[in-house]
Amino acid sequence: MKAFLQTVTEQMQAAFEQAGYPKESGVVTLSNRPDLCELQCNGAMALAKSAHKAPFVIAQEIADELAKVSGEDAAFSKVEVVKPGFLNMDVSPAFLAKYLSQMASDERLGAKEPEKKKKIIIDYGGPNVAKPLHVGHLRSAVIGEAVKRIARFAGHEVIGDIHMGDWGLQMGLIICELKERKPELPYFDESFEGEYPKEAPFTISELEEIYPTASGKANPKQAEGESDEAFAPRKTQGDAYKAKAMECTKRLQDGQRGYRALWDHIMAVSVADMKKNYENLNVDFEYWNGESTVHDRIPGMVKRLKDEGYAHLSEGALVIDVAEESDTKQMPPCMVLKSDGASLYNTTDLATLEMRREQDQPDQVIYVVDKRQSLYFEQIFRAAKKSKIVDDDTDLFFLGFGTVNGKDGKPYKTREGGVMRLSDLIGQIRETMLKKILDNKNAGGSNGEEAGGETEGLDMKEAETIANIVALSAIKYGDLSNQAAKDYIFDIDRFTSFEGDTGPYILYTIVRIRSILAKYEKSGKEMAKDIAIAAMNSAEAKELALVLSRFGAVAVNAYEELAPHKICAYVYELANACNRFYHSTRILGETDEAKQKGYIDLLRLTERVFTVAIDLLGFTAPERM
RNA sequence: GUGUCCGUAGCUCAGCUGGAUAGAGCAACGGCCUUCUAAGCCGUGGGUCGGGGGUUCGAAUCCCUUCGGGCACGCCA
Repeated sequence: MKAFLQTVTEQMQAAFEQAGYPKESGVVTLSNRPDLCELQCNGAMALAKSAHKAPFVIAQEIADELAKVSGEDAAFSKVEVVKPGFLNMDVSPAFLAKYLSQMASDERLGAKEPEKKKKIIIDYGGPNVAKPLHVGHLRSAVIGEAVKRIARFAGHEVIGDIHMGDWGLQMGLIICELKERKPELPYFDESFEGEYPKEAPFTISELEEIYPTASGKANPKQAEGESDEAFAPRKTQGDAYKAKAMECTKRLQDGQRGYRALWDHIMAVSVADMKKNYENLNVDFEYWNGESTVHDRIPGMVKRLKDEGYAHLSEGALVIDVAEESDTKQMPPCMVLKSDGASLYNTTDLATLEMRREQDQPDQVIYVVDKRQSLYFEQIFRAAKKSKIVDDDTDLFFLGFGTVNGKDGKPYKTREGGVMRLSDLIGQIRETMLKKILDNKNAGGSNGEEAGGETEGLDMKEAETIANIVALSAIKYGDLSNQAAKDYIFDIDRFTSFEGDTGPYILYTIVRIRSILAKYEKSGKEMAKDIAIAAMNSAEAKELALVLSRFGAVAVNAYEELAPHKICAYVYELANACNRFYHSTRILGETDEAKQKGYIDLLRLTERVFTVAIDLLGFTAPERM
């Protein structure tokens, strides 16, 4: 269905046409002076020059036309012409109520259908196998998931692909280290022909320890002030270890049976752990592809690139030139193979695009990646287009996000200066939440004397469940309410304070509505299937209604701009309007039944919009908290 | 050096396809719980929108310039 402002704009445009002006100028927007009016139209001022009339006069003509529309169909209950040539309007409550009733019966809550339903692949997550997730992975997961849901809500077919790092040197390092530790394992016996064990010869925690150990061995760090001579032997040792690891990598990639079997184990153990971690974040993927997925198609792709003349040798490496005439910056070529003939990240990314074209024919591929990789992806995109790896009309989009910084403005670290594991971070916030919920329960929902309150009878298990839900909202909302492209300060103290513009504030608002609705039903009053919005009878109700009417347009706009933070801003506004309404209006105590039903239906719609909106952001609300 | 992003209240951020008095949250201060969850509501104070030019009836928003900061820039991912 049409967006609310669109329906209103159409009436305005009709008036413009009636008065003899181009209808394009009759766009109605939200007022930026809510003290004066609810809606405004600035079209008259823009027309002044071409019409050779004072803007005020034009505006008056429009207002006169609008005055001719009357009855239920009239969108405006007030039209004023002000100073230079503003048209200030208030919405007719009946008109607004009618729109909201339609919206309530619309599954898409007022979001318009897209002109063309696109097939979109979102590449996000990007974890490395056998390495624990850290805060750096948080943004990709959180933003990517939100974008996926928003695009889906906007009416498109969307596929999420986790794109794991599962094929490079890191795998060789792990196998190499494993070989040093447990050389007796059958995987390392090249003459072994039997069945390999089904059980992996390691646990996830061992795996997560093995990789950093191996990586440290291969890349010994020169200590502060240590002379080159003193460091040299360790460096030599490291290089030798790295050579072994590279040998392991090569054997794995060449398909040595035991190594492949080991790789399968590493994948199984690691992916199971990842799934658990992402599930905790309410993030899921349709495709669990990785670099390994496209390994087999690399030779064919490279051959084609060579044969068809897209790639050539430069300084020993195989590259595709991607510089263009119009470039104002240096644009290095996109490297396809290293000078030693080995593949690299570029190779798998190009091969992945090739696979996607063949398997899914996406209209758009969105990469949710650290913005520092912006130039890199520019090269990949150009190379892919130029060499026909993707079709000309495929939209390749780089959605770069900023760095997560600590309070000092530098990349986020633990107090000890290490990398913060994602699971630790989540655990910390969950713990704070749990404490808060238990405090609230003991205090009886307020700081009054009586014990109990709304969360009375809460057992430990439910308290933990709620704590997890609220913690997730804090983390996700905290991230998503910032513009994705900007760096942002991750401040645990702020995130756990939960006042004001935060996820928990949103949930709290929802919980209050749900509580009222539950009590209303419990009191034996009937709740009709359909929500029928009545004309608002208070300023607070109307304000809430106006915010509700905008939802569809906001969601579509958030997709068009790939901007989840716009959903956050909207949800926050909705919460404010809702809390003001809540505070000003006695609902359960209302004795006029018709009035009460009106309030209840308004709240039911509000609850639905909230639920859908936070689902787009990737979190949920509990029944109580 | 080249490119790119950013600079808005003490702090963290919106607003940027130009519109009327630049908005939130936190922090500070003051009110509101015998009424639906006070994780809430209401109010007060706080700004040369980095600086300077320009375009415009109108600029935080567009253009130029300058200062300050982040990031990237062929064999890492």
